[in-house]
Amino acid sequence: MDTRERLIQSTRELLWERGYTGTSPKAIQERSGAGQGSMYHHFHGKPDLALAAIGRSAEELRDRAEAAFAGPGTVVERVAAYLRRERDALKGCPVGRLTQDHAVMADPDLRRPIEETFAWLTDRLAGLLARGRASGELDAGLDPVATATALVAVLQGGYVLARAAGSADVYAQAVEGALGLLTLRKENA
Amino acid sequence: MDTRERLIQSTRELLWERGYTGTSPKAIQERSGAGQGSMYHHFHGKPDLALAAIGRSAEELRDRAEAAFAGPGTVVERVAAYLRRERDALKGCPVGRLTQDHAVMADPDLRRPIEETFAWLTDRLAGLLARGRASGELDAGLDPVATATALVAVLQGGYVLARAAGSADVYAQAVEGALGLLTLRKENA
DNA sequence: GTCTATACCTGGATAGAC
DNA sequence: GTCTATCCAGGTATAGAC
Repeated sequence: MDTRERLIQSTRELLWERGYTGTSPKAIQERSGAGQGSMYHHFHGKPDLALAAIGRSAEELRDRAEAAFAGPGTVVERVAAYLRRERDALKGCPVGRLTQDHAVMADPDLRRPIEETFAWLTDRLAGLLARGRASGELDAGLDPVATATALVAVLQGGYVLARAAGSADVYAQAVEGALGLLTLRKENA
Repeated sequence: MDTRERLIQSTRELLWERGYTGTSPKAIQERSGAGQGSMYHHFHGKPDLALAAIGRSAEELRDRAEAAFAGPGTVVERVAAYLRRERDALKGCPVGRLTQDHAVMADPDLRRPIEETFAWLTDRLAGLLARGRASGELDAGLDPVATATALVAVLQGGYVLARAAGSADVYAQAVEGALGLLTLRKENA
């Protein structure tokens, strides 16, 4: 991995662990093993480097989600596969966590990839749910967009609760609670 | 309001808006109108003041939730009242937002009120759902604890999505999606 | 209780040598 | 491309006067 790439990866890790405000250029340099001059040679500054790192994390989130959504099985099975996918619940979402950082939200460039990522995710999931509804797999009264938004929110909120409790189990509880609501109806039919 | 109280209230606002790491003693002093010496007379430092502020916010969250839970109506109505309560979705949760702050989570004193708040909230809601299940208002197959966790997660995640989208409507969508899942079954019965 | 002075460290970045 | 030197603002706190 070359220096530029190490800088991006180190920044991704730090943004995930400490957020944008909590991440200093110095910390990035130390973790990546790059020197001061090196970092400022490859990037214009902290915002520029953060933009590259956020873009990379957003891309990865999208790819991983798409892999579950496009996988085999019924709609409910694919949604469940996505929700139950192995995650480091205590670390939280590398993209969602940045919405809590004032400096990120105040910078349109940094903010855009975050906005787009969640718009894509909710939309993709809503489409899947709509198909499940059309095929009769899901209740006809189910609102695809609202339900998709709620499911994504369960993930993001599950991270919050897991961190608050200091336990990844809480995240799993939230996911199972949501899946229970989504599927109970079917079992009782 | 005396100086000590103004310091606490200003800190609450700043923690809400910028997080712990993003809030400086200087900013607190400016917002509260208290001087440097005054702040360090009333509090030992930033962590001490933050502890007072977080405790206050946690207390308020709890009181407001209890007001909805203990209100009139069926279990579903009370849960809906809580979820739909007016909130400033774009600002997020003053307590939940702190789980994303590394410095807060690393300090056991600051972390405790956050952990306790969500443990209480989930527990209180689970008890309510259990009663709804016992009375037949809710499906017998519903898991009260998992469902309560999912509902609280929808709120916390709804804030994340609203901030990402820059629109409070997304928060409302998440809430309605969750309530839809909770109640659709009944309508179809 | 509040003020000002002072202190030291870190954040974030530029300049110019190599 | 990378290194070291340097810079100035801000973060966080203490000391001592009023």
